[in-house]
Amino acid sequence: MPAQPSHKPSGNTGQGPRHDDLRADARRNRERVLEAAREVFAAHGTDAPMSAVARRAGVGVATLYRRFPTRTELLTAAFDDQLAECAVFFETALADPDPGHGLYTLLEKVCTTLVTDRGFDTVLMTGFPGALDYDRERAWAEEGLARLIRRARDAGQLREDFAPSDIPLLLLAVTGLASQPPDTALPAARRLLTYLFQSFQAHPPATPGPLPPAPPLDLTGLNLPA
Amino acid sequence: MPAQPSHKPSGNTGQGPRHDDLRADARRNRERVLEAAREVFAAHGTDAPMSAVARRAGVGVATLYRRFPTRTELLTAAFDDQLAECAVFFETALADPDPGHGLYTLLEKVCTTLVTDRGFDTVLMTGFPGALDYDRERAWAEEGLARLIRRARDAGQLREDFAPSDIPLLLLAVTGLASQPPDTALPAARRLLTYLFQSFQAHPPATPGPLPPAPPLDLTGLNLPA
DNA sequence: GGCCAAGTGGAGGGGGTCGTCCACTTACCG
DNA sequence: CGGTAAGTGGACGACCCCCTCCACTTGGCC
Repeated sequence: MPAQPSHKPSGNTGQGPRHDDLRADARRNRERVLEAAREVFAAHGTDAPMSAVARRAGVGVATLYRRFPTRTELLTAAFDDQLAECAVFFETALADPDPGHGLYTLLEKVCTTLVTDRGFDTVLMTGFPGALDYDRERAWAEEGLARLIRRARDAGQLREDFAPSDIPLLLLAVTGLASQPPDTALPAARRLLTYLFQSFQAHPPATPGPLPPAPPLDLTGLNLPA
Repeated sequence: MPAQPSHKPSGNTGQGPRHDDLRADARRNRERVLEAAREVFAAHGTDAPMSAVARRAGVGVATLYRRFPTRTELLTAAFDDQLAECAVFFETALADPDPGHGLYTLLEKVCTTLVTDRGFDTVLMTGFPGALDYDRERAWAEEGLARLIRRARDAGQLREDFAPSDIPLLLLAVTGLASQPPDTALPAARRLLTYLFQSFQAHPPATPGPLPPAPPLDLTGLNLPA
């Protein structure tokens, strides 16, 4: 296993105090802002006005800008927990003795987060090369994923022509579901994942496994005229 | 077959001249604006500034607003051709003696359009109830689709637990790919569609059919930290 | 050619977001 | 307790987008 890039004690960016030795009130406000950001981004999309986040946090805009000079910094900080969680899922998958099961569980978890915590997709998918050890983390993820896939394929659980890029493909597809209300998006994601995973298998059973329930999607506005 | 709602000779909205008996220059400008709209929407998303569309069309904003008072009117008008095309695909699918093949071809075509003409998803998916015979067209699409599916299932080409709502599910998923550059999005859509369609089948062959080539997706920004 | 309704462009008021600046407040240390 | 630097809020100028209004131009019919 490649050494994970240490993350939580995040490399100091060079300027500004590390956020855990801020003054007490400042740290409190920082937390509030992050929570507000998650809520606002979830409710109104990732380009909701900064002032809305500040208002929701009960804080002046200046405070917000002082802590998070750019929108993307706020975004990444707001979803740092989810990112860390994903890393744990990843670890778990790598440790699973059944690689296929591990992969499925990993995807299931990530997809759920993707669809539940709106705005997280922006952070997960459109990598911000600004992040310090972006390259390192990415290489790490890439290598780990490749290994997971190789193991699953060697175990005869993935079809020969499965490509590693099918993972981002799947993630991107799930992202498309996130525009729906969460009650719809979650079952939709599960069903999509199941469909796809059944297709990923090397030797599908004669009768395919059961599907999770269909989401309440109608063809809203499939206004095909003639 | 349900009578198609007549569309092209569009019911006059009540106010304003039908757009084919505008003055010659006005009609020319209208066309220019629509083309500009498609280009601008494709390049900068569906909420690019109206003024940008006007500028690109070499036309004043007033002209644009006179012809298309609201953004959604511009949007629907801009993609009217694509919408009509989809309706034709639909007809073709309904007429296909092999319902499974018809369904696949339909989806393949629609997905291609969805991924090629950016902004079209907004029109296709988020139905604008403003459209005059919105309800009628929608009911028509719904009934036709249901019939197509029923035929395919009766022919033993779709698994029992396939749900009609799996179609919007698929379309939504493809929409998620449209954020990628077209060169990537198109092969991605094809591959996704193939995967899904293989899963939709009632009796998948022991070794699944071949896949279209994998798109050049890397896990850009899958910056899973640890 | 000449008339005039249809068509046009661009200026500008209203509204909203961004990000900074500065006078004020407050936590923490001695 | 008092000093001081860290922290704060909200006003403000710059910018951008929306959409309307009106003085000007132009196509088409007689």
